[in-house]
Order: sequence, then C-alpha cells, then structure tokens
Amino acid sequence: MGNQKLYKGSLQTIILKLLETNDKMYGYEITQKVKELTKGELKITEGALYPALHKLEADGLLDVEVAKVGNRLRKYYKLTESGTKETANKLEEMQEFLKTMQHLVNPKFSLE
Amino acid sequence: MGNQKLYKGSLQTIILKLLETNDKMYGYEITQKVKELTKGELKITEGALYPALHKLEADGLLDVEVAKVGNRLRKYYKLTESGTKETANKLEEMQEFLKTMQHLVNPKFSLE
DNA sequence: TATTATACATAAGAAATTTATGTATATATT
DNA sequence: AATATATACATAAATTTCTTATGTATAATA
Repeated sequence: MGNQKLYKGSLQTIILKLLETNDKMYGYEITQKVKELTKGELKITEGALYPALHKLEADGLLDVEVAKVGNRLRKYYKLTESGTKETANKLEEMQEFLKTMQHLVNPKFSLE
Repeated sequence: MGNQKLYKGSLQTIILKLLETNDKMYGYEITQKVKELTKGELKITEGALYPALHKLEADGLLDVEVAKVGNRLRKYYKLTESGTKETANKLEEMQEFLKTMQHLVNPKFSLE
C-alpha cells in the first residue's frame, strides 16, 4: 500500500464524490470501490480513510449511522445538506485543478 | 496567497516540468511563470517554493548557478541528468493521476 | 486450522504545505 | 524626496494530510 500517487488533499474530494453518487457507504466499502473504479490505480489506506471520515463528520459534512450486520459493525456515512454543497465546491475545485495541471504538464493535449 | 487549491505533492512536478521546458530558471521567475501560465489560477508561494528548490537540489535533481544581475542575486536552477529522468517519471505519474481523477470526479466520464 | 477478507480504530512520524517574518535592491508613484 | 511596489532571496513555526505500524474482532476460505 501507499505505493500509488495520491496527491494530498484529494482524498476528501474522492470520499465526497462517492457519497454523492452512492448515497450511503461504509468505510471498508469505500476502499473497495476506489480500488475497483480505478482498477487498482488508487488504494485508500485505512490510516488515511478513517481519520478523514471522522473529520468530515466533525465538520458537519457527513452523518453517520451504525448498523450491525451479522455480528459485525458497519458505519454508514451519508452527506448532510452542507456536505452536499461542499461536495459541489470541492468537485469544481478539483476540475479546475485537473484542467490547470493538464495545461501545465501537457500543453499539447490540453482540454481547452 | 494560499487561496488556490494546490494539491500537496504537485509542486515538485510543476517545477521540474517548467525546467524541462525552459532549461534554466530562477525562483522568482518560476512564481511569475506559473501565475502567467495558469492565468492566476495557481500561485506558488515563496515559503513553498524555496524549500522545494533546495530539496530538489539536495536530492541531486537540480544544479544551481548563482548570477549577479545589477546588484541583486539570482539563483538559476537547471535539471541534472538524473533530474531529467525523474521529471519524466513524475510527469507520467501526474498524467496517470489526472486521468484517474478525471474518471472519478467528472460526471461525464464517471464510470458509475 | 491457518490464512485471508471484512470492519473498525488510533498513534507516531514524515512530508509538503501555509502563514508569518526577515533582509536587501530596484523601480515606479505621489 | 518619500513612499509604495516589485524583484529576489531566505527561514521558522504551525498545520494539514498522509504513511506506516499496530491493535481488536468476526467471517469466510483454503
């Protein structure tokens, strides 16, 4: 783990985006979903994920709901109202960054 | 300053890419070039830039050459041989990241 | 029955910034 | 002439965000 290149600051945005699309997810599910969607390109470690989820919750962007499945706990997270707004902001920021970086590092194939 | 979103870890790549394109640059010039190329979208602060340049130099990726212009110093940086190789690696990594994130966050290209 | 997968968590340390501050010269503005 | 802005470097404290390591426990698989 920790092999791939995940630029610091992008994890929050990834989590928020997944919750926007999937409505309700638990931590372990998020790690698996990211691995699946990126074909193993990105691997979210637990040491990064759980503190990030706790922070998003503390900041009021996520609500949590504990479920018991069999004998095991799951903590389902979903966007709050303000979380939904912040998701839109962060996605826009990310898009801007991607466009800017694309232009910087590969002017030839710039999207704009 | 510090308003824009510069994901941590991308600054080194930006510096290396600029030096690949421009052969030889000094610090202040880099801050201006980034501002110009990104139309003010990204602003590299001195507190980030100078330590980054020193680290790249310490890691053997950059050579430095001091010049006196008028009565003022300039430190011109350029890629070493190993810096050129590392630039290629970092650019490839960045391209991968941009592609991956584009798929993750861009609704149009979203996989789910 | 031993390993892997599922599912949470935290803590120490590292890396890369931000923010603040400092020094000094050159140029432009009032 | 005085003041502000631009040029050009630098560092240090604090903060953010991650990596790496470790811990607990249940469920499924080889």
